[in-house]
Amino acid sequence: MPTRKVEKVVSLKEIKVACQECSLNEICLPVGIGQDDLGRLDSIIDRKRPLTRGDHLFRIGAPFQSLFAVRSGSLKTYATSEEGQEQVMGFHLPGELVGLDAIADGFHPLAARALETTSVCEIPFRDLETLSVQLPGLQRQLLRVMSQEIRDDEQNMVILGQKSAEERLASFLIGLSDRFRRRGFSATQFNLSMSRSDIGNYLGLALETVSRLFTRFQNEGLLRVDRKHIELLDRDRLCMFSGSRCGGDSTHRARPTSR
Amino acid sequence: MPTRKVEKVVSLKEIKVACQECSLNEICLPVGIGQDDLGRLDSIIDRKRPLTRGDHLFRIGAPFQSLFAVRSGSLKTYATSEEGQEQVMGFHLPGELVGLDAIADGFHPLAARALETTSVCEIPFRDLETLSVQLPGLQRQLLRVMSQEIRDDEQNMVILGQKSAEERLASFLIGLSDRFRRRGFSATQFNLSMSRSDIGNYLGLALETVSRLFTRFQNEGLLRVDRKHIELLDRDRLCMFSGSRCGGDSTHRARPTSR
DNA sequence: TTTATATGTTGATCCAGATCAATGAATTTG
DNA sequence: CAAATTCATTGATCTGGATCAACATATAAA
Repeated sequence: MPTRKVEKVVSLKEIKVACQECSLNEICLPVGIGQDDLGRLDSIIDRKRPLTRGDHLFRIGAPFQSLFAVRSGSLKTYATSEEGQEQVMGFHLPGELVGLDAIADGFHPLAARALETTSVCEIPFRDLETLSVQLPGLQRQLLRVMSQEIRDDEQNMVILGQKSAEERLASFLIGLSDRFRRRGFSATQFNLSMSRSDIGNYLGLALETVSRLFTRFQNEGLLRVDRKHIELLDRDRLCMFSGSRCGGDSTHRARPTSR
Repeated sequence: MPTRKVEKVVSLKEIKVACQECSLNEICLPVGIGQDDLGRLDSIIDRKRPLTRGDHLFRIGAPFQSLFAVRSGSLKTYATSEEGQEQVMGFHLPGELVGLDAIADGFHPLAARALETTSVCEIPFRDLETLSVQLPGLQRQLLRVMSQEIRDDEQNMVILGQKSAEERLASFLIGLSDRFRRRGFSATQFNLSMSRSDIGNYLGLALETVSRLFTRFQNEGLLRVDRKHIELLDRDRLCMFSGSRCGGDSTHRARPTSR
C-alpha cells in the first residue's frame, strides 16, 4: 500500500517467517522480549496465507479464538447497525493487533476485512495467555498494546467530538503519515487503501465532504492527490490545520479554523 | 449520586473495607478470583480517604503509579487542548477502573477529577502486575476489563460518528441507567453528578442542545427532569430514540429520527 | 440581606456540512 | 470490446445544531 523505502522482494511461498526476522518486531507484540524467549512466542504464532481485498478475517459475532497481527497490507474493522449500515472503527497497518476488543466476552464485536492483499499472523489467545504468565515481558507488552489502543480510541473521541471536518481529515492524514513512518514507509507519499466513503464514515463525515477537502487541501498546496495516491507537500502546515499539537515543537501557531 | 436500593449506612472512619466485603466485587477487578486469593489482591490495595467535588485524582501528564477503582461517588476524565479547552472522555461509576490508558507509556494522558464526594481504591500497578503473574484469574480479569474499555470507546465512536443529538442523549441516559442497575442502584431514578456542559462536551453537543433535549424529552413524556435529578418514565421509548438495539428483545421497532 | 459566581433554560440567528443530483473516471464482468 | 458496477468529483440546496444573547435559579460568599 505505501511506497516502501527499502525495497525487498519476498516470495509468496515463504509463509513461515519468524518474529526474529520480521521487520516489524520492534513495533509489534515481541517488543521487550529477549531473543531467546522470542522463539517461544514464535512457536504459538501461525502465519496464514494472504487475504485478498474484501476478504473477511472475522465477522461480527464470531467466537474469539485468536488475536491477529497485520504483517503486510491493511484491514478495516467495522460494526453494523441494525439497519445494516456500517461504522468504520479503524484501519490497521502492519505491526498492529486486531481483535483486542473480543477478549471481554469471547466474541468479536466488530468485523475485520482486508482493504487490499493482506497477510496476518494468527496468535491463539489461550496460548498467548499461558505464555504471558511465563514471560513477564510479554504480559507487559500485551497490556501496553491494549492501553495504547484505549488511548487511540480516546484520541478519536476528541476528533469526532470537537474537530471540524477540515481538522478531522488533516488529523487523519497526519496520523497515517506518522504510522507509515514508524513502519519504515515514506511519511510523505503513500496510497490510501481505503475508499473516500470509508474515510468519511470513519471520520463522521459525508464522503462528498472528504472529496471536497482533498481538493481544497490540494488547492492550498498542502498535498497532491491522485485517486488513491497521496503526496504530502507541506506536512507542517497540514499539521496546523489538524488543530492539535503535533510534530515535536510546541510553538504556538495560529490555527486556520475553529469551532 | 443515585438512589441506592438497599440502604446501608457506612461510617466514614472505617476506610479499610476489604474486597470480600465490598458490594462491588462482582463487577470490579476481583471478578473470577477465588475467596482465598482475594486476600492477596486485598493486601496490595489501598483505600484512600474520600475526594471532595472538584478534587483531582490525578492530572494530565502525571506519572502513572496506580490504577484506581471507584468505590463510591463518581469521576470524570478529560483531556485539554492546547488552548485549554477540555474534552470530557468519560464518567466513572463505582466498580469502574480509571487509569488504564496510562499503562502504555507510564504517564496519564487524561486528568481525573471527582464530580461529587468520591472514594477510590488505589491499586499499585507494579504489585498488580506481579500478582497477576501468580493469579491467572486476575490476569484474565485485567485483560477483560481493558478489552471492555476498548469496546466502550468503540461504542462512543458510533455515538459521536453517526448519531443525532437526540440519539446521543438518549443513548447516554440509557447507558447510565444500565450502569446504575448493574450496581444495585435504581435504573429509573438517579442524579446526574455532572453538569449539562460536561454532558454536552462528552457527547459532542453544545450545552444548550442538551438542555433543550431534556425539556423535549420531558414534554414527550419520556422522563422527568428536575435540575440534576432524572426519572425515566418510559425507558423503552427512550431506548427507541437512542437509535440502537437495546433492552434485550430484538423486535424491529420504528425509529423516530435518522441521519 | 446583598453581591457574586456557577449553572440551567429558552429564544433568535446563522453556517458547516449533510443531502440530493448529475457527471466523469476507473475497474470488473461477460 | 461494450456493459455494468464501483468510486470520485463537483454543484446546488437544505437543515440540525452551533452560536449569540438574555434571563432564571442556585449556591456561595460577604
